[in-house]
Amino acid sequence: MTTTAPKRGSRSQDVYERIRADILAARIPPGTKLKVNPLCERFGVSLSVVREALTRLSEQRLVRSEPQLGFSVVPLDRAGLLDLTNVRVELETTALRWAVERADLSWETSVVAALYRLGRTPPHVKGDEDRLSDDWCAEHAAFHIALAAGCGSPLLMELRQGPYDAAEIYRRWARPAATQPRDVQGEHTAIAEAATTRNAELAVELLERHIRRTTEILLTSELMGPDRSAAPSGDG
Amino acid sequence: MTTTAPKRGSRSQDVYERIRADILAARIPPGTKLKVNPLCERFGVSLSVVREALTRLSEQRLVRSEPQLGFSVVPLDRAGLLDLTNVRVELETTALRWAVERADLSWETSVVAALYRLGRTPPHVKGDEDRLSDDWCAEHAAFHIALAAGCGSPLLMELRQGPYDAAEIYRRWARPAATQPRDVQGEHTAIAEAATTRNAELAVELLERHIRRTTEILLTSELMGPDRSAAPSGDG
DNA sequence: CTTTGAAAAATTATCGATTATATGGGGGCG
DNA sequence: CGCCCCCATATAATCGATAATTTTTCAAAG
Repeated sequence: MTTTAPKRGSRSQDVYERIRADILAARIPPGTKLKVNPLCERFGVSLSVVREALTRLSEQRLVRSEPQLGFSVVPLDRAGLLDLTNVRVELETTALRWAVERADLSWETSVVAALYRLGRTPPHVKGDEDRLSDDWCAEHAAFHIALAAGCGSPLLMELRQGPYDAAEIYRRWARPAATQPRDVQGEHTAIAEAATTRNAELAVELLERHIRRTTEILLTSELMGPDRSAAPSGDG
Repeated sequence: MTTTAPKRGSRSQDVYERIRADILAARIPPGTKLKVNPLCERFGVSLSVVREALTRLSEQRLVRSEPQLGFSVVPLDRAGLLDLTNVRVELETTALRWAVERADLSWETSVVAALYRLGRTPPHVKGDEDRLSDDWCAEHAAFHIALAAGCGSPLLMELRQGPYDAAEIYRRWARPAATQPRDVQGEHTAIAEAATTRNAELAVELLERHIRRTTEILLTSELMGPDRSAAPSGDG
């Protein structure tokens, strides 16, 4: 438990995490300019701190930095999502294949555990049925991390996380044009089953389909094409 | 008029590139602490600038940042090199496979051109026969970029560059325990030939062998095991 | 009514100083 | 004689101010 860590890291680390969380949780619309002074006031810290956080985020491609124009949240675009999807498929399936080939019982256990937690978490928040809940997104991320974690490669784990997070922004902002109901939990269960029974080819194929299906739905979503100004708080 | 662009970006960008170049070109030994004040004086800039550069580099894993202990160049270690190699094989072969399947004549042309330039560049600098020259390393990087560039995925191109650079540090610092002479240019030629004749499987296999062979040699190198203080300028 | 121009405002990039934290050495205590 | 605590020094983290740049405003000319 580590009791509580009152000063876990530094101020920089803290605001970095909070801005990052805001972006991933869809509290800041894609394309929004991230002005430094407002962020300073909001977090009660100085320029340098915010600047360092934004620099880190832009190196992760969650934030875009143009030389004299400041920072902004990465915008959504179709080509980017397509590219992202193809690369994610490679990274995630590679990790899963390695895991199936090499990982042990504790990996299987953590996959089963993550699957169960995910299944018991309501995907949507009451009242806004086509918006994903923070809790579900966290569990979903944890499930895919658990799947990949068996690969035994710290570097691959880090590499796959970036694109996963980038895709998270799309998942959060594109309203699923759910023309047909989709059994996401069923897909997860099938992947986990194939993985824990060490059926690598099947697991990889199911995982690829799982990723691509999400992208398909997002690509037909209404939000992908039109204006990027879909802020919850209207622009002034 | 803009004549020449003397200040292409910002001071930060400049310092970032110079420190990065110093690390990749083996002018700073792995594990070295990167103290901020000396760097400030050396580049004639202020704290913030150096700090931003180091932050960016640590996000790229070329520099390690520990909360209250400052920055240091990533150290060399066997496990890291192994992991790096496995991941690089996946990234580079994926890019090459996509390129062979999708790329056009101009890609082939650029591969041939890069191969030729690489072949005409002396690998070693006179007088230090087991140390790679800056020029050759640059051309080598350019060749592998040319190979991968046909993949058509900007994201994959960016992702593969990080591990390539990390491996560059190992290539530069580990004295090749060249027990047997190795025809590196021959390997490059074979890869390029298989790639341009669209023999994906062969090209991928040759590329994987190329990458792994380098790692094998580095792992048996004298430098990998012992002390990390193997600076070119003798330690005081 | 549109277009062009420059000044004003806003915002970013940079700087030097201040504060907080870690490292190392010396004296007190066991 | 060795170990631990405390203070001096070095270094990192943070801050508020200044300089450089971009965007906006506003007005006058066409």
